[in-house]
Amino acid sequence: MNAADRLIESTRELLWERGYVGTSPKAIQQRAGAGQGSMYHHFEGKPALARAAIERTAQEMSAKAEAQFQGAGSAKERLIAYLRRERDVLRGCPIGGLTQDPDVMADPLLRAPVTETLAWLRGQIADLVAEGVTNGEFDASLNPTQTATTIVAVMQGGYVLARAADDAALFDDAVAGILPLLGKFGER
Amino acid sequence: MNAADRLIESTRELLWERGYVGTSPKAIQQRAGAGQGSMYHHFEGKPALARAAIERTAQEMSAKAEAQFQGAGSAKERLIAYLRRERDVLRGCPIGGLTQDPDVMADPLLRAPVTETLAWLRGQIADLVAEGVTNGEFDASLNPTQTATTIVAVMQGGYVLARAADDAALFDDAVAGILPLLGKFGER
DNA sequence: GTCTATACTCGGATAGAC
DNA sequence: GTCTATCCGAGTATAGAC
Repeated sequence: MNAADRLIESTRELLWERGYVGTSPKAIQQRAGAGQGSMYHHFEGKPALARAAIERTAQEMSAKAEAQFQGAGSAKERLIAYLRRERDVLRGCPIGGLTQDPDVMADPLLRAPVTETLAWLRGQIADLVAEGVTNGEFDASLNPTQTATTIVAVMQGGYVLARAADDAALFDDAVAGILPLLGKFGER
Repeated sequence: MNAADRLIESTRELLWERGYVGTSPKAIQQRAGAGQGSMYHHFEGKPALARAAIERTAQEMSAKAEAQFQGAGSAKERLIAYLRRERDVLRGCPIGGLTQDPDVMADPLLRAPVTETLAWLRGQIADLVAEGVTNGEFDASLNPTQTATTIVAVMQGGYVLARAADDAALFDDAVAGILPLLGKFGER
């Protein structure tokens, strides 16, 4: 891996662990095994490097989700498979967590991938819910857009509660508690 | 308000806006209209001041929630009133947001009020859900503890999505999407 | 491309005067 | 109790040598 890539990867890790305000150029360089000269040769500064890192993280997150959404199975099966997929729960969501970072939210270039990725995710899930309603897996009274927002919120909030309690099981509980919503109500 | 109180209040605001790693003693002093001497006379340092600030915020948040939980109405009515209560959605949750702060999570004294407040909140809501199941407002198949975790997660995640999209309506959508869970399933 | 030197501000705090 | 002076390292770069 070349220096530019190592710098981006280090930045991704540090943004995940410590956020943008908590991450210094020096820390990035040390983790990447690169000097200052190298970093400032490849990137204009900390914001440019962070932008590259956040974009890569957003791409990766979308790609992973998309693979689940386009996998085999009914809409409901794919949705539940996505919800139950293995996650690094105690580290939090590497995109959602950035919403707490004041400097990320204040910079349109850093903020955009965060905004867009979560909006895209809600859209994808809304499509799955709509498909499930159409094929009769879900109750017809569900509002796909609203339900998708709730589902993504449960995950984002699940990360928060799990981190607060230092217990990954809270993420699973939060998700499990929403599953009744994804049954046909008349059936239970 | 005396200097110590002004310092705590400034710290509360800054922790909410910028988190712990993003908040400097100097910024606290300026907002409080207090000098360094004053700050270091009243508090041992930034962590001690932050501890006082976080504890006060946690107290206030619990007290507000408790007022709702002990208000008039059935369990379901009180729960929904709490969920729909007015909130400063775009600023995020002043307690939940701290879970993203690496230095808060790393310091047991700063972390404890966060952990405890969210655990307490889940417990309170679990009690409300259990009461609602008992009195027949909620479906008997609901698991109170798990459902409470889901409800708190929806709120915490609602803040995240609203901030990401810069749109408070997403919080309301997330909450609205969970309400069907709080009907009796057979009735819909 | 990468290194080292240099620069200047800020973060976080201590010391002693008033 | 509060103010000012001072301290030292860290944050965030720029400049020029190699």
